[in-house]
Amino acid sequence: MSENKKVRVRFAPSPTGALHLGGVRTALFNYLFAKHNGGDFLLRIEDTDQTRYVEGAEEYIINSLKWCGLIVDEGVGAGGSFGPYRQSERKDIYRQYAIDLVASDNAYYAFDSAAELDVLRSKCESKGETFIYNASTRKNLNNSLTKSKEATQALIDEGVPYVIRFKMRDNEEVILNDIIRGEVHFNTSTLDDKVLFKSDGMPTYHLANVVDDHLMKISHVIRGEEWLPSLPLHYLLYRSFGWLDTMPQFAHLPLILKPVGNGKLSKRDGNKMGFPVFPLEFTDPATGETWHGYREDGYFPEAFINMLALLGWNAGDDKEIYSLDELCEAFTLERVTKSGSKFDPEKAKWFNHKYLVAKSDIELASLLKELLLKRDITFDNAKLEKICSLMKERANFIADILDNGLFFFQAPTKYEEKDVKKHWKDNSSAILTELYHILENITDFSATSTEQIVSEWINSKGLSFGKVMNPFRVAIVGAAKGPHLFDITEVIGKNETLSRLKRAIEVIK
RNA sequence: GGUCCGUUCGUAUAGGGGUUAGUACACAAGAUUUUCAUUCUUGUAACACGAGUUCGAUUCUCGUACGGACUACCA
Repeated sequence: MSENKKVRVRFAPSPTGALHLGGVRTALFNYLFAKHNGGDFLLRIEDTDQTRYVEGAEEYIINSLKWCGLIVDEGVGAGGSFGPYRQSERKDIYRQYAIDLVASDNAYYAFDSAAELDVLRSKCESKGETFIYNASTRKNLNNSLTKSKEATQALIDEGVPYVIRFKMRDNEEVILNDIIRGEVHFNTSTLDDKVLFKSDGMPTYHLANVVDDHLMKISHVIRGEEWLPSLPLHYLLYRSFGWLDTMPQFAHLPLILKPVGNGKLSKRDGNKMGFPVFPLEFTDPATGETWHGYREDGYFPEAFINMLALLGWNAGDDKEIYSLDELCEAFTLERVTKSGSKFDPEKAKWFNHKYLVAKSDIELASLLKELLLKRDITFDNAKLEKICSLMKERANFIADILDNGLFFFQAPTKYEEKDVKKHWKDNSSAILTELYHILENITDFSATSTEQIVSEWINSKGLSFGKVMNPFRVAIVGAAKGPHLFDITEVIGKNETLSRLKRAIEVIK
């Protein structure tokens, strides 16, 4: 393992569907690690399984990274001098490496059909055992180790389908180092002779991954914990190829788990539990099923990334709000947690709230405007900033500003029953009628001015504030909610205030 | 079943041989307020269990339990 070579990491997803939370976090941690160390972040598409290919998935991955602000330095969509970066386009590269491994006695041809192996597996299973294709069984199976060189070649020449399997050593202790987990121990006897090269002419993940990481001079492999069990195989492949001196260092990330119950987060959980598992909305082209995306649900990419970064990593202090630049600065793999973390959708909302509040009213106003346009609600452009400043403290999303502040744009069409019951007393109509006349004569309808005049009137009449303000609010808002009432009347203006008041006096009885 | 990994409040985590075990989210209470919120204050709540090492263990070691991943010609 060389220590001083340039940091080059890759995010290598399979285009089998949308990228979910776990995948985005893996990409993020790769990116942060690269940038922290002044290295490159590559995107490689691992599409060696043609049967699982999903139309649009690659584009989705690229768009997701883009939305998150993770800039790809090299790879699919970005170019580079180690391409192509799509494994299907590198198809011709892999066969020779597999054959080299056969030549060095580290691999062999196997002619067993999938059906034959299935039979063997179920036979073992019925006896409560596990079939394993390795040193203990390979000598009784249909492969080049049990045939003469000529017989093997004859089968290949005949076009009999074959795979190339790794020849796993028997009973060797392998101790490997993982940046996050430390030493990890394995015994090769428990491992099997993994298929490296499939009968369809494509490599499996294991071969393609190792060959590409080597060829692309990858310095660190940062991937999900589900790959930890195949780490010894990958190590043995590097060794068999004679690439140990340039083998990347490994870091296996903990999994992201379901918010409730057990198991790792799956794409089904999102729609079921009411939160997105995908960065962008995604429609499965095969089933037509659609999944929510963080973007469409109103999350800011910075908040999304910030939330994800803190899921399984922290700098060792109490800091929680980080810009992407700050994350790059602070991130180290050593401080990644070892255990899987349950995803908390509530905390995700809180992160968004923090970013919402931190944004300027001008920026929020323009976002609110988009939403108003989309929902076809008429509005006064000049008032948007004020509305945002009044509402943002109590909002997690831009949509909350609108949903909780609809009264800024539309007069109430109905009055919340329980609030009416609580606040609208027998004399409320009479009081509000008097208030109506007071307001009618106010020329400066700013919050401070209105408040002062109304307060003086209340005091001079010896009324209590609650007796006046509560029904007043119900009349203006339609319910007992919203920000400071005189701020609302200032925004909606005198005419609207009076007309709402009038209507309430007539309607509520 | 086998192999590997993991285990601090409900959740995310800090900490680390001697601490009142810290923080954030969530939750609850109180204060403030003309309402709902906001804000502020306070509170509830955790070292999975059992041995060992040690003067002392939540922290180190080993077991157990539990959880997870893997166990395909999928990645």
